[in-house]
Formats: sequence, C-alpha cells, structure tokens
Amino acid sequence: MQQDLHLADRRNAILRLLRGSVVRRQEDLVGLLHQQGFDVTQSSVSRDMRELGVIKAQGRYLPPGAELSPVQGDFGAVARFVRAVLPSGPSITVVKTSAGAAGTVAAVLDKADWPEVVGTISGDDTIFIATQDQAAQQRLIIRLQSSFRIQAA
Amino acid sequence: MQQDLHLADRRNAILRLLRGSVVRRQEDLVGLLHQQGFDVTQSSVSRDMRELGVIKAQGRYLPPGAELSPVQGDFGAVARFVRAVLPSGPSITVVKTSAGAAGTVAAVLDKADWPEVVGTISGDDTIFIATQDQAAQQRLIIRLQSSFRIQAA
DNA sequence: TTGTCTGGTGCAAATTTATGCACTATCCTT
DNA sequence: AAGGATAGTGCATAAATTTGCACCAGACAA
Repeated sequence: MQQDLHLADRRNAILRLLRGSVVRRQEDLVGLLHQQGFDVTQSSVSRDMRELGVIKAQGRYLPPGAELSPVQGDFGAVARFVRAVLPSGPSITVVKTSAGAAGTVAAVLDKADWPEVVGTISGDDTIFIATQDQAAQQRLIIRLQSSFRIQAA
Repeated sequence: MQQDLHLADRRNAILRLLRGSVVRRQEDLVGLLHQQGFDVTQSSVSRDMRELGVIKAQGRYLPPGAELSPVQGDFGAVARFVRAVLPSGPSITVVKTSAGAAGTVAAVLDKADWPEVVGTISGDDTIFIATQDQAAQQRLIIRLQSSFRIQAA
C-alpha cells in the first residue's frame, strides 16, 4: 500500500497534535484533524491510537515516548525535588530531596495522610518517615517510588 | 483518615496487581481484588486509577513508572536493538542497530511498508533507507523515533 | 450526645471507546 | 482481463469508563 499517503499522513498528524495540544477524547482529535483537512471518523482514530501505541494517562492522550509529563495530584509537582528513598532499619525511611525542598515535600506527604505513616519530621534536605513495622515500611517505599517515579533500588 | 486501611491497601494492591498481571479492563481488576478480599466496584476502581496515575497503553493498564514495556506490533520486539537513527543527505536515513540485528529490524520495516520508504538495504548492523525527498525523510525519522522510542536528536 | 462536615462508595445514567459487518479500492495471481 | 485476497473505512452497536447523586460512617465541634 505504498501510495496510501492518507493513512500515514494522518497518523503523523495525530502524533504532532498529541504533542502540541491537550486531547481528552478521540472526538477532539477528529475535530482537530478535520481542521487540517483530514476527513476521518472516531472509528479510525480509535484504530490509529492502537497502531501508534498512543497512551492515555491522567485523562488525556499522549504520544508514545512522551512519558512522564503527566503527574498525579500534588506529587507530580514536587517529584523533581526528590533525590532518593532509603530504608533505615525496619521502621524508618529516609527521603532525600534537593536543598531546601524537604519541607515542601513533607507537607505533601503529610497531606496525603497515608496509613503506613506513623509520623514524619523534616530538615532542610532530608525527611524521616516513621512506620509501625517493616511490612508497613515496605509498602511505604513502594508507594513513594511509585508516587515520585523513582526507579526501584 | 489515618485508619482508612481499606482504600490505601486496595490501591497498593492495585499497583501490585498491575505489575504482575495483564489487566485489560477495570472489571478484571475488580475480579482480582475480590480474590484478595477487597469488596469494591468498578466505579471505585475507576477513581483509583485516576488517583494513582495509572496509564492505559496498548489496551492494558500499567502502573505509573512502569513505562512502555508494551509495544506496538513488531516494532517493540526489535526496538531494543536499534541504537540510532541518522539522516545522511536529503534522502538517505541510516539506522544503526546492535551487531547482527540489522536484518531483523529491516524485515520489520519492510513489512510495515511505510509510504515514505522507497527502498532499504541492510548490512550486519546498519540499514540504509531511501526516501523520495527531504520531506519524506523528515516524516520517516519522526516515525522511526516514535516507533523505536528513541529520544529526538 | 447531637448536629455538621467530609471522604469514600455504589448505583445508574451519561459519555467515550472499541468492534463486527459491509463495502470499496487495490494488488496479485493466473 | 477476471477472480480472489487485503487493507482501510464508516456506520451502527456493543463494551467499557466516567460521573452525578444519594447515602453512610467516622471525625469534630458545640
């Protein structure tokens, strides 16, 4: 199907559109494509999405490879300040942040009010989080890594 | 809500389940959660998905951070062999692969039968792709980068 | 204790997305 | 040239996900 420019061009256009604008529904894309002269229906867009490997996260579509721009609530806002998550003994977990950011990150953690957390105290670039036992500590670490998008130890 | 173990534990369970199994529908997750003793409906799972920042790609749900293990068709299978995509003049694009993988990757490209591609030849770790002109070359490069998840030059 | 307020939830309806089917254009093979 | 595969698509419908609303339980203040 060497001369099927329509399909190929449309898919390129979709990738471009996803990079440039916030697309929440396939119908939105149909509208944008129409503006660019592509006459297509939601059915085909749905198929294009599958073929292109488009991702849906946080309620919007993203081109493959555009990873991690989306974030979850407050965590995303402070994730970039988090440097490491480390266990200390069976019940203390230490979170290292960039200088001066500990308080901000700790505030978000406190607000989240996770059940594993018994208490937290924070310095300038370090947060200590106390959990009841090792099981809770492990759950907490998994959760922290997930929330801040940190690669597993 | 410090003692709301239900919600917190359920969300941890969801993350764990998403890591361990292929979940294509929220109902699937409802079933898996029931097996683990969580009594919950699809409605809540939908809300959990949003809160957790779960991603849907290639028709399945993935935990945040678990990036793109899934792939699009054949491309994903060979993506890890692709080392670089480079333009050479206005119509030739060179794809560098790991040793011995060029043939395999080229086969996938040929099968894809993209409209921009005029022809390809491959050696041991290199593939030359000919396009009609620079415009086609540019589209091709974008597409290759997207398909193989390579960061833009 | 009693009245409020809030978060979490299920239910059912609304909204969105996926897909079976039919149709068309092309490509291949003979 | 004719016959038979194939890919791409729209339409209509099925399937899946989101959301408005009401309710309930626990937290809190009076």
